[in-house]
Amino acid sequence: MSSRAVAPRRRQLRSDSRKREILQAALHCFTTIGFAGATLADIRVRAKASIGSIYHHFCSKEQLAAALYVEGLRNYQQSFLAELDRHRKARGAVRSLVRHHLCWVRDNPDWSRFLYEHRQSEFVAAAEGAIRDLNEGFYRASGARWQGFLDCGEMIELPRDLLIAILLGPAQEFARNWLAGRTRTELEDAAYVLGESAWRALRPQSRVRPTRRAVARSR
Amino acid sequence: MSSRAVAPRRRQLRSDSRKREILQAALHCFTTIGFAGATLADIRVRAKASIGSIYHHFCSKEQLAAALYVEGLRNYQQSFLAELDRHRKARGAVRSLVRHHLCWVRDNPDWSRFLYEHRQSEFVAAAEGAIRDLNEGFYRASGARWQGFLDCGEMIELPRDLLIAILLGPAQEFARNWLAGRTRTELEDAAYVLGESAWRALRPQSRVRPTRRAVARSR
Amino acid sequence: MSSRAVAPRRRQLRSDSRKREILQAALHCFTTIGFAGATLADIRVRAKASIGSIYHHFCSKEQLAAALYVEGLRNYQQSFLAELDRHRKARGAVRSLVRHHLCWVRDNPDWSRFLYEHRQSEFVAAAEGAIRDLNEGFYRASGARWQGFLDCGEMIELPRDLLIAILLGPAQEFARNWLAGRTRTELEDAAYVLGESAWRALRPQSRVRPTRRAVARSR
Amino acid sequence: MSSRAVAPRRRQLRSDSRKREILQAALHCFTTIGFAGATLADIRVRAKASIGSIYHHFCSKEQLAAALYVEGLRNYQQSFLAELDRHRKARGAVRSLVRHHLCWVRDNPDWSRFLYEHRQSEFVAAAEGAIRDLNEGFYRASGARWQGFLDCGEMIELPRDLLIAILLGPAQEFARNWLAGRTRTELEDAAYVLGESAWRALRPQSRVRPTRRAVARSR
DNA sequence: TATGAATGAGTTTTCATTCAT
DNA sequence: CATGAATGAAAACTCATTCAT
Repeated sequence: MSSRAVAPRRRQLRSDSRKREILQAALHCFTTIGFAGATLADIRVRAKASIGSIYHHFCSKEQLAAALYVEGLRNYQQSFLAELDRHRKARGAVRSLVRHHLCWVRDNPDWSRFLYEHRQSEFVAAAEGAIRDLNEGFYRASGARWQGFLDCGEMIELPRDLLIAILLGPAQEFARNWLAGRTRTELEDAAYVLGESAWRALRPQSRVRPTRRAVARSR
Repeated sequence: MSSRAVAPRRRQLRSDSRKREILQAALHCFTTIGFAGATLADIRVRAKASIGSIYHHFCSKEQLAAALYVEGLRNYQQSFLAELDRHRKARGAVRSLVRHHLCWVRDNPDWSRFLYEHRQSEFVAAAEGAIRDLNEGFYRASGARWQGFLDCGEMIELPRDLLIAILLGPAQEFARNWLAGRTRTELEDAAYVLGESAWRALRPQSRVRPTRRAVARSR
Repeated sequence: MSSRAVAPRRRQLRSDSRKREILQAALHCFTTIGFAGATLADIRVRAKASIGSIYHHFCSKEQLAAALYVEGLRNYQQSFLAELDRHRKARGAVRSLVRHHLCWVRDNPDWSRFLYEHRQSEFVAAAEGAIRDLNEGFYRASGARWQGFLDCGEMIELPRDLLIAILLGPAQEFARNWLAGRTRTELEDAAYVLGESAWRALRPQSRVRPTRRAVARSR
Repeated sequence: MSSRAVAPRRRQLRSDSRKREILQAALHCFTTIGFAGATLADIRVRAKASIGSIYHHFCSKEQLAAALYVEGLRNYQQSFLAELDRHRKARGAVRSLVRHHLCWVRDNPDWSRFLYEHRQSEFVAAAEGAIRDLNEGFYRASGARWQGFLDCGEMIELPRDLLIAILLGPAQEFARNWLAGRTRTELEDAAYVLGESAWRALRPQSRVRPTRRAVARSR
């Protein structure tokens, strides 16, 4: 009797773990040989599942990739916001977020590669709605934080696209090269240097306010 | 007599132009739908050439993409070095190179997309040697310039991987989003702002020298 | 329970028969129009299978042909050894093997053509190991038999390459022409005549021993 | 003036040598990788000629192969008949023809492989008439010779298909294996042994005349 | 749920042949 | 006569997806 009651739960659990195995295998294959390059046969072998099993859990290759993308994006954004929440001062926030970006890449190399190289991919369309929702929530939450820094005069005012570029562009560029094995500097050191240089670029300037005009225009 | 002498030249010219047409068509297709996504049929139609003709000039889809990659990389590096050559002062060089990067992306959107999104592609292996040669020449030439700036104490000293990240990372990040239509700031304004902020990040600091330790460690 | 246990067997059986249908179709196409000449479309039509199904069972056209070659060779060798096993006297063995060769060709015209005409084919390389193993086993088994005849002084002593040539060369030559429709003699009669003549060529000679020198040299 | 008169002759000569180069290159390619396997590009490279040049001399790949086949066949038959002409006694003829066959293979390995492996090839149809003519002439000429031997009672009487099989089958079988590197006996020794054994098989028998019935039936 | 055989449209690539120079 | 760029039909092979068991 008890076994009957437990059976569906067990099955559920087993099924979930199978689903996760498939996602992990797919993530690895997609980052290794790309979305178009990876075949379901590749994923099947790595996940030690059958073709039919994959299709039982995901409707198509496209949706499998879309599910991965959404999960990775949510992950990154959640940890980014959590890091942002820890800081009340702009300087600490800037330096920590740069470091956090690099550490996230180091700790999630497959996710990093996947998110970075598939931003424009066909399958992203399949998850368009979910991605937009995620991004909107993310921008709203992080935007509120930044506004606090601005209100205190702790940072120069910038449109979001330039802010992101200055804050994370260097870390992003370094991380890409790091993932490709094209860097020589240690990641820890890079985190320090790039954090400092981002802060120099974003901290309030005594004399010059070069961004005014640009800010006005970009609105 | 003269007609005989000219004949091969004419053929050569026609052949060359055909080759260029194929390259242009391939560039467009690859940037639009990706290397794996673009089919030779797509390229064939756009180049108004026959499949056989494409294979007469390029051994395979892979080598076609590799040829494109090398040509695009050479183009970028040449114009980058030319811009660098125009400046004797670090500040002007930094600001101009940031602007130049953005303008090159604006003027060569297809090349940009192609170079960005295919850095890790399979076919890059097919041109490994040529790419390495290009990069070595580029690093040697640009490295000499930077050394001049350092010798005058006009810039902070940084390992190459961090220098590139700070100098071009923000422009790169902005350009990527600009190409994807995800920016609101005008490119001109972005060039100004990012140039200034790069300079703030790279100019000599009066008090702090935060990079010493990192520089030392990364050697 | 039983249905579950049977299910895989049923599938296995169906799959096996499909595999055999493909092999048969391929054998016919290869013997009719040659390995290079036969297309997978030809085979597909004849096997009433889809292209995908063929590739599900065989990795490539080459491996399909290689599998055929190995199977045909094994068939021939097995029946040859079985025939050899039936005889204790050299004369009977020689005459029966000649006849057996001709009958095998008559009964397996497609296999015969295939084995004859593809001895040097590219794809044979794909099955090199399997073929070598088969041949070694065959030579060991048949060699032991012949040694028995030699020990009784029932046959002249010859190196293997010459023995095979004298024993089967005429039958081989005739069979080839028979398959091509270039003979007029009935196969039955040919079997008798060629069996007798092979025996005349191989039986111990009262006076002359022309082979001594050659045998010695060839070792 | 004289140069004008000579020009066409020179051109003719040059053209002929070019033609021969193409034939030699084609022969090598066909024997190495087969008729269907060899491409005109292969032949072009080996002949150091252009595609256009090959098509200037031969209408198609098929006709090129057909021309080769006819030339090789004529060559073999002429030398065979010349050898046959040298002998007045059956025994010498038999032994010499066996030796001659092996020597011809040794001296013309490419021709041998080509003639042997392409008897059934598609392109043979393109030269059907020429081949039939050659064969008829050959059979008529050689048939007359054999008749002489028969009339003297120097040989057993056999239908042509069996005669050829007994006379040349062993040499053919050995030669095939020799060409493939599968023999250990020296060709010289093989010529002696196989010549003797062919003679044992063909010389008049004191007691038995086993072929009568077969001969009668096959008519 | 799990399995894997089957499907066939779509892809890259090959190659004999043509033809302008 | 020689050249080689151009052609396109046809070939081998791939792979996401379906479905009977």
